[in-house]
Amino acid sequence: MNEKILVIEDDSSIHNLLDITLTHHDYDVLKSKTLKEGVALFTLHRPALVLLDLGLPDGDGLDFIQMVRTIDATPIVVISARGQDKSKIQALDMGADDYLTKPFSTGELLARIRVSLRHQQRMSNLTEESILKVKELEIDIEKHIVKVQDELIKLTPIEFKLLTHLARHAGKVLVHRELIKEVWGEFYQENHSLRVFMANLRRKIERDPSNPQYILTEIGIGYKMSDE
Amino acid sequence: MNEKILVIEDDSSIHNLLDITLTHHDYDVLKSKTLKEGVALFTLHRPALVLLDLGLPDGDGLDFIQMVRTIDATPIVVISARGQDKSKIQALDMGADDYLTKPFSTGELLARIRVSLRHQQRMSNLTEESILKVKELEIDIEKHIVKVQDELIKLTPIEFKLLTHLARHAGKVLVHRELIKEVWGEFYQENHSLRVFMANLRRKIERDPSNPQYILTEIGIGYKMSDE
DNA sequence: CATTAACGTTAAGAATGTGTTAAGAGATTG
DNA sequence: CAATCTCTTAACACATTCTTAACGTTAATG
Repeated sequence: MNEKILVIEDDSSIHNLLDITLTHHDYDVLKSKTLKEGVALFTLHRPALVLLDLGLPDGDGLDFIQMVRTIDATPIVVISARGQDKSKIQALDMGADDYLTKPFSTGELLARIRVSLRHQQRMSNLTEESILKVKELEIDIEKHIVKVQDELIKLTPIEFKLLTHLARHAGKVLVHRELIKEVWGEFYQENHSLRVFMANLRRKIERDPSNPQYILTEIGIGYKMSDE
Repeated sequence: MNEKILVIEDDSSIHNLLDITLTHHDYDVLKSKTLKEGVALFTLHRPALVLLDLGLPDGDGLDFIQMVRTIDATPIVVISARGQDKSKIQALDMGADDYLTKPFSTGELLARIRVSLRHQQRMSNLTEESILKVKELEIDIEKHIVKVQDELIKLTPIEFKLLTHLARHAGKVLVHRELIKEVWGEFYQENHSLRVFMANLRRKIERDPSNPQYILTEIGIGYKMSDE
């Protein structure tokens, strides 16, 4: 079966051009002229890639990007008449994988689609576990539940995010910057809060917070979740 | 430690612009004005990302892309004066991750760098464990663990950095300047600390520190990690 | 084999990083 | 709108790490 590409674009001429070009290159094309329908098609078909026009009448394309990114890393290639830096940067930082300005050449578009699909393919080995376990610690990501020795622990949103990120990479050291980026976004700055959150997390999940079994400190580097 | 970006670009004005911009955004910049030097820097430092100008005097940038792709998936962002589709498509299909045409805005460049690094970061979850081994010495970089004869050794950040750098280039002599640059950055000066760190490292990992098996001195030159 | 230069070792103080607490701002909820 | 929860920030104690300087040791040179 060919790879599915979802095209969200309201301009009929471009819409048709994309449809013909992509079909001709052996992709299965899903077509939508509105964001709303696009969301429906996305959740229903889970395409391999999305071509997204930002200038749609019925909503902001950035919201679509954000929505997809809460689900997974499906490649999103933005096509837009807006050529300003600000628009590009915004879309890319929000999770878009590429940004093409109209008018664009179909050859380049196809090449950039291949790049994105190449990335995606390398990723596809990685399946996300819904329940993480480390020793007596259990994290159910979907249900948003954390247990230690079968006892429910109440965590704040940031605490949960940090703990999940640590547990997902158990054994590996996560440097301060990465943890901060995970919580506060790309544009981190020296942030003293991290220490406080780790202290609070330890108080909640460790038997003896001053002698942690789960959250280990790597001085000068970051933190890591215990392994064994 | 900041992420290293290798810049291969012969046009001085752009070269400097990139250097200043990237440094200002907390990347460690490795600079080269030739392909040949670029290859050397790449294999030595293994940067997180490469910014590559295609129009270099001493060779074809596409060869560089091909060379890197035989090794791994390090993101390559091409910068070029050539704006033709053909050139773009060729570079992208050969393994480049993005392609910017001069003149470009630094804001967009930075955003696209972030996209590429984001991809890379997601990838690093599934790459095999990166464990360096020299005789009885084992270094797990991700887990930040060092063992000698299966015994855990506690290292400080700088010690770990130095040992890793040595082990990564086992058998090769690393000159003082190189080692100092690795730890203290570009603007080194005569630094007596290096000797102290080597002594401390030896005390921790060598059976007989005065008769080292791992960290060997090359008088007047530098140090090297044993080979066999 | 004396001289010089480079390297190894040690230890103490400076500098930096971490854990912890608490107060107050800000957001959320009933 | 009050009560509660969450986050940020600052302050401080404590621990670790880094730098520096001094001196001993080893290697190169003529």
